Amino acid sequence: MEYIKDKIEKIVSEYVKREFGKEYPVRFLNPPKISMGDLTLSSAFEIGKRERKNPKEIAEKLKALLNEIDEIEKIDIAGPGYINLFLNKEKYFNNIKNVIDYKKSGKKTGKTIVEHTNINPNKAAHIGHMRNAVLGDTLVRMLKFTGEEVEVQNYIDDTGVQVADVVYGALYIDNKSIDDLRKIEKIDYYLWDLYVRVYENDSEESKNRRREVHHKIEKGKSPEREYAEFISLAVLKRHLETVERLGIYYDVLPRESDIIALKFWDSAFELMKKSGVIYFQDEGENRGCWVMKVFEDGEEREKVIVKSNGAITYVGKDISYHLWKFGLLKKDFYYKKFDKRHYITTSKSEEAEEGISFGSGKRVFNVIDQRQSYLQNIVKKAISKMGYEEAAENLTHFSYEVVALSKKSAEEMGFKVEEGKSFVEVSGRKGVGVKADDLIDELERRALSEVRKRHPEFSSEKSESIARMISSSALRYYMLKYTLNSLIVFDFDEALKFEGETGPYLQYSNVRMKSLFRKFEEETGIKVEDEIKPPYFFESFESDKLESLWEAIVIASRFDSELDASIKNLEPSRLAKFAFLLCQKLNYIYNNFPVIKEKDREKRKITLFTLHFLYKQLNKTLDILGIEKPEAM
RNA sequence: GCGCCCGUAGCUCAACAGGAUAGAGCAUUGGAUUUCUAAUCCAAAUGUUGGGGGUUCGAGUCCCUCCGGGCGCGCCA
Repeated sequence: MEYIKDKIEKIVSEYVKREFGKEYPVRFLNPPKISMGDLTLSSAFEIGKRERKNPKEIAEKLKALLNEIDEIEKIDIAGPGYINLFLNKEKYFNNIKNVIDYKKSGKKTGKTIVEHTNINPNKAAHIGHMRNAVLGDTLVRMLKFTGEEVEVQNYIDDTGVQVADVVYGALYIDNKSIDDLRKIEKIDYYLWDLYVRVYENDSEESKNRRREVHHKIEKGKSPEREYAEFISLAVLKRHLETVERLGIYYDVLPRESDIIALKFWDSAFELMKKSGVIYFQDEGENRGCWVMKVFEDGEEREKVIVKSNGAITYVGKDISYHLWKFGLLKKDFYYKKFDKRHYITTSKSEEAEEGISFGSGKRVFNVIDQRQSYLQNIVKKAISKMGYEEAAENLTHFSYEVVALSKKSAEEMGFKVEEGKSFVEVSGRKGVGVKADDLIDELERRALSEVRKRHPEFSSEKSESIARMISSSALRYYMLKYTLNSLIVFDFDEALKFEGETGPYLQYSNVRMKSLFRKFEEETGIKVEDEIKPPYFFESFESDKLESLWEAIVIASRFDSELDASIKNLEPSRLAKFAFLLCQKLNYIYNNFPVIKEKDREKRKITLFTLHFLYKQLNKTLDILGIEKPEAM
């Protein structure tokens, strides 16, 4: 489809240039119904509006020009000026290889850094974190598919108050030694409860002691620091195990403690002072602080970057970290292996593995929920004001709404829901939330029971492996099907579904196709790839039947533009919906068009071809969505 | 107080940058397997797109206003 669109674009652009001496973007629409056309060109409206011409007249002119394109069979002008194009089916079918393999010449951006997940290493991951990880991972897959170089970072805030609070709990509430902690199997679960207990009986005294613990952790060498290091790494390991269940990995795990130890801030501070972005305030309420001016709605405000006690604020650390991401800081971390798949930062040069380096991206995406918009914006402004306008321009906050718990689900778990509220906010401090591992366990359990029911002959190993793929896809699709600014009100009934618009439905459709092709080859002795080679003859097909196959082909041909739009609008849900649509078409054809039993070889060939084309497009889409494809279900 | 986001079918959500008759899933009712996996498919029913006004060839989408909801605005991270 992109192949034909490019041809059309060229002709329209040339026309606009010749006639008006200008350049307008050429845009296409999908007709609401395939009977109206295979593709709609909306240029008549755009040109008409800008040149104050009647859209219909422009449409007529374009129609005459576009008639020359070989692949276009008919052009209709509809309504106020839609240019509806009908493709020549025969030519399209026979040329489908070009359609699939055609690649628009895109320009490479340079290295893109995507930061996502970023779970505080002080308790178990919950479903909200999974939304972040799945969105981030899918963004990575989308970019990689288009050939971009992508580096994936998962930032570990191992010196924050959250970690300090559980260190305090382990030390002073539970009196655990590090060895005791080491013996706990799921330390993230233990800390989930401990974290709640820390806040349950909070007092002025405990508050002070927590602050003291936090201080000691930031300062360096102390027992508290050792606890913090042990806990954050142990929990990190658990988090990585959790996201691995969804097929999610990272290139590097930058640690805040290393940012502090390597004094990233000092370099950033120098740069900020030099560019005049921050200055010392010697009066008013921010007396003794280094502050940055922020303009908000015409008003000038001060944002504290260095506190009066010399400590750096969160924004300050974030600014220095982002300067590093763009390679603008004259400093770098050292890196060592954390496990088989991940590198982690270290501040000790003697631990460093040689020849390994990260950061210095051309473009950065931060996958962080919508509540952080204000701070993300300040970081962006700071970088821009320091004179790095290009970097600021290439810094994108990939923002999304959070996950809350439905009233029903919350009550099932024994949480109180405020009167009149239909959902409850997830809160680590209160322990309100669904642990990711618990949810995945439950999904796996249900999937396994379904697989066993359907395939009692499978070995338990095989069944379990399939169940794992199903549970992973169920969760991934659940997190992806909502648009970014839709608040997900998590509901067990909805999330545990395997029917309808779900990940398992997509997998099932894929499995059906695979097994159909396999059976076809077994029974006929002909390879599918050989069978579907051109030429095609449509005469034998009833026209309405052919039309529904054609519709499926047109829809499947939109893969490239759908991926493109998903990336441009930063909206992975769009691609998820597209996968679902493909599967609906696949299943419809599957149910209504016989293949192996079809006596008419031409009909069989065209049906098989259509299914195969959809299957190929679906496979690419599933890969990008991170949905695995089981052999059987 | 200021700023951002949201309000669409009984429920959960779509609607591509302002485009054509606002669509899916779930739930409900009825149907499909001598035929390629029924985690499937088909059919029926469901709407004053929160209310009102404006902009234009055209508004769920943009502007104003009102109502209802969410979030953010720290010398917390």
